[in-house]
Amino acid sequence: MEESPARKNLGNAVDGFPKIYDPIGTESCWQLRWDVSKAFHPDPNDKGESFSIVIPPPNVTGSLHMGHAFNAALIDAIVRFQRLKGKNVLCLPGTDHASIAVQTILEKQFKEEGITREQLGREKFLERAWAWKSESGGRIVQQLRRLGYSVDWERERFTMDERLSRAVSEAFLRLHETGLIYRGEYLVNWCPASGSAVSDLEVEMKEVDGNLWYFKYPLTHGPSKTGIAYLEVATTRPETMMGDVAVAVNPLDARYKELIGQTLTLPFIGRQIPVIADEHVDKEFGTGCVKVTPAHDPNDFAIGQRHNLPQITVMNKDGSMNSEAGQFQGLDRFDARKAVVAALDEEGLLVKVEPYRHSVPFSDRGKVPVEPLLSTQWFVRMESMAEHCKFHLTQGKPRFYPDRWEKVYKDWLTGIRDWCISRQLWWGHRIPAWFVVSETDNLVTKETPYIVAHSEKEALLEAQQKYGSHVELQQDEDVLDTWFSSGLWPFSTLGWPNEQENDFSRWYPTSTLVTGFDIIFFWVARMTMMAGAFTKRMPFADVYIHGLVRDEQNRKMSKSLGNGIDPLLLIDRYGTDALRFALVKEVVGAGQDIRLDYDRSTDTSLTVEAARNFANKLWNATRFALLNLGTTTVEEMFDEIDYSTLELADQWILSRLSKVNLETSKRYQNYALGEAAKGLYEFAWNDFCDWYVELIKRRLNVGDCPSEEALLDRKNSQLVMFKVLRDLLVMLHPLMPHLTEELWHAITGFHETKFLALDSWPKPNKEWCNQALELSFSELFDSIRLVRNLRAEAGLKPSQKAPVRFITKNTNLLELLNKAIPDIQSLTRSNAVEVVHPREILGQSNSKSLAGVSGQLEVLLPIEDLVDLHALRSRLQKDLSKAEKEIAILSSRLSKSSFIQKAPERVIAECRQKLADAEAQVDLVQQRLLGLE
RNA sequence: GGGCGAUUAGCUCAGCGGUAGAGCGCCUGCCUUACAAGCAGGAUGUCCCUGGUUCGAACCCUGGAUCGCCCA
Repeated sequence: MEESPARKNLGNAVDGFPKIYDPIGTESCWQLRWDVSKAFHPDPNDKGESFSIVIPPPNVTGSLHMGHAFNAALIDAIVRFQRLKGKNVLCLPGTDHASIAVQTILEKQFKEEGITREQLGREKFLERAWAWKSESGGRIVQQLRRLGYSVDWERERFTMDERLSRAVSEAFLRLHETGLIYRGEYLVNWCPASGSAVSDLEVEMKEVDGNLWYFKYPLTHGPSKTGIAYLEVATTRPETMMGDVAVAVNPLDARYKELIGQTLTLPFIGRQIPVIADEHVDKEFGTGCVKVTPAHDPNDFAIGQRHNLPQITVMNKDGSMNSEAGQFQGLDRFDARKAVVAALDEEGLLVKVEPYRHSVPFSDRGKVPVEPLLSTQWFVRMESMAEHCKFHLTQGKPRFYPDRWEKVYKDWLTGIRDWCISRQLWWGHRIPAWFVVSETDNLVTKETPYIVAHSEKEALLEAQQKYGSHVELQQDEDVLDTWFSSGLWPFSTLGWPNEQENDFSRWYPTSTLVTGFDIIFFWVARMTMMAGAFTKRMPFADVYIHGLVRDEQNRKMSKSLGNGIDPLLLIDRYGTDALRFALVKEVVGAGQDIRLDYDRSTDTSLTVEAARNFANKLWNATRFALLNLGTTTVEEMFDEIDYSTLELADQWILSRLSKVNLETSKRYQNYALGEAAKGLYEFAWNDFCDWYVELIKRRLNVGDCPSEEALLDRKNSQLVMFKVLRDLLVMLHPLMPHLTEELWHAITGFHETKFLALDSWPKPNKEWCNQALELSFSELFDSIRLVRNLRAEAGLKPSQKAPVRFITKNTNLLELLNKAIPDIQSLTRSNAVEVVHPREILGQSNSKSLAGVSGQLEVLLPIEDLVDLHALRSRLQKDLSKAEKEIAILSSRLSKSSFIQKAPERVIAECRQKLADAEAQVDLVQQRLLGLE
């Protein structure tokens, strides 16, 4: 011990222990103490192997939802475990700036105020945005603190911090320099709701009931030789027809072969458009004729490129029709659809309308259909970066847990497309590119040269060198996709681009990334690609992928559904530890979604309640320990345990403890957190509370004039009890940090400045593992259960004492039961326990006893006046038929020669043993039944 | 169209080659000197269907059904 306990004696420690644990006060108390003492603020110079995690930064203006709570519970469990293991642990928190989300909120505010952001101007807008950020940004951070997250708040980061912004422009510059960033005019996903381009990942395909409209385009020069006067096209989007520049047919389609090369006249517009042949046209679909609108459809864009067709944009960026749309100019795209159809109908060009279900791309954020729109944007070339990641993957970097996600990641890298990174928004990192507008009549055109630099000043210097001293610069209006900065998170937060920074050299690459499978592409892959490009290493060694928390009906929780379960409500009701434990205990097959039961009318959850009950159980186990402290001092409790003087029960629980320690350690290490939680739950509740504590009650209660032996025995049980409890608290700490910290302090008496959170994982003692002893005890427990079962069937009140007699030929069992007579007596509430070999009682009649048989063991309760002969007989009959059934199965198996020849020795032996047991049981039961005649 | 996952007790889920498990709920009895947020006991299953491999299949393989997710 580095520091001695503040209190010498824990005699009064139990005074502050009510019967029921109240988590609320306890949790905030420890959160404050950890915080004030900077318990989780590591020094890069501290000793210990490095371990680091950067948490997935939540949206700065968002609020805590179950996903955050779940993610935090998992991360914190890992991080606290590693800290207990002596690592120098950094867990770094922060938030991202969420361009679109924040801007959407602000625009809503502006709407209420009756202004637009354009009226406000960029500068004022940003002032408002920052004000909003500081107003609402604290909330999620405060909420995260309530989770008991052991992160280093001193190192909290925000993607738009000055240093992180510098990292963003540095990244942009470097990618641009190496030709990985380019600017060009392409078809992008335009979200009319947010007025910005979005990336492919931000588009969600949805099945929508629409129509397929068939209409006719007349041949410009009259009917063909075979009398065809029109071509019939089918489309789901009639409003784009004004942008048509061709009609394509399959070259092998005999129906239209003679028309290829002729022209059609586009209704309303009068433009002559060619009939072209393209083998991508499906002859079977619709009429086999496809109208080609390169500026409004990705497939048509490709056809347009193959055939060198013009691109005609008929829509404005707000989704209304532009002057190219002729008479439809000014209409919204959906109104235009109706108007076009009506007009075609009037002209007699509409052939038919078929209902048609098809996929429509929707904007993730804006929830409106995305418009493929031709515009000039910035892109990142992904292929080489992705290749680099795939190379690392062959070296096992990073390693995915569970490994099946590796394939998902790899497949995405394989078919990767370039990433549109510019957003027509104001909140975010402004693109560090300055157009030299003086070269193109003070206008930004496709031809305007630009300079990429960290600042306007640098850009100006460079521009002057290239274009002379009178240059005029104008910075690109757009900002970068939020994920661009998030992609730098594991290293920008640690000081990159300054790789000499202490934090960077100590903790980069990070150890583990913990996140949901839903952002493998958005975030995980972008981080690996960015890290590969800038640091030449993968940003984390392991990626632990978890599922989503679903609601009580197994639906994904979402804002739009309004079915989110508020973690804070559950925390208020059950405590943070209970919520965390419940969430972690549910996650077993990692990567699987978990369902949280929840009653919306009462805001209660049986799952979380069960975890709360577990917390209370631990609280009371500790309370019991303190009540039974006797004169034991704190220092004594850390004394070495003299194993050889211990009773079997002590050795048994220490064996269990060592095994659980080894298992749990391995489970935490391998991210098998659900298993760790379940294993500890079972050990604490079943082994420790139900059996060990019950077993030692007898020894703790030494009576008025105890012998020296009894006192030593009591001391031993106290020492073992405290040892097990203390180790258990440490092992549970990653899962229930506040409760365990509180209880650990209660039983160790340490001053408030020493924390369990900073203590060490208990050293497992392999020599204590004793498999044979554990088996014996499970037999003992079975025997005790059998007695209890008989007593319950006889209708004995727990308070009624009765004698019990065990009869068995099995000498091992005989010995074990003999040793445990006092324990059996107290655990079965018997007033006399007899353990005998059948030969000792030859000729005695037990016919008036209640009897039960299990394997080679016969248990008798000689309570004549209480025995219902009928019940007794039916019970024995039940035992008999069960045993006979078993014999039938086992002997038929053993009689098969193929089984004897091919099954392993061990299995055959096991089988024979079971058969012998069952036969012995049948024997015993039949004798009992005969005795009843 | 391609891929992934799920299907086991009333509910939520473990088990992944040797005669089916837990928690919750349910039934019975208990305020037994830590805990009624507790203790003791109990009931409950064509392990989705179909073939096959095997001495032996909930578990491995074939085919299929249903539900869910991802990608095009």
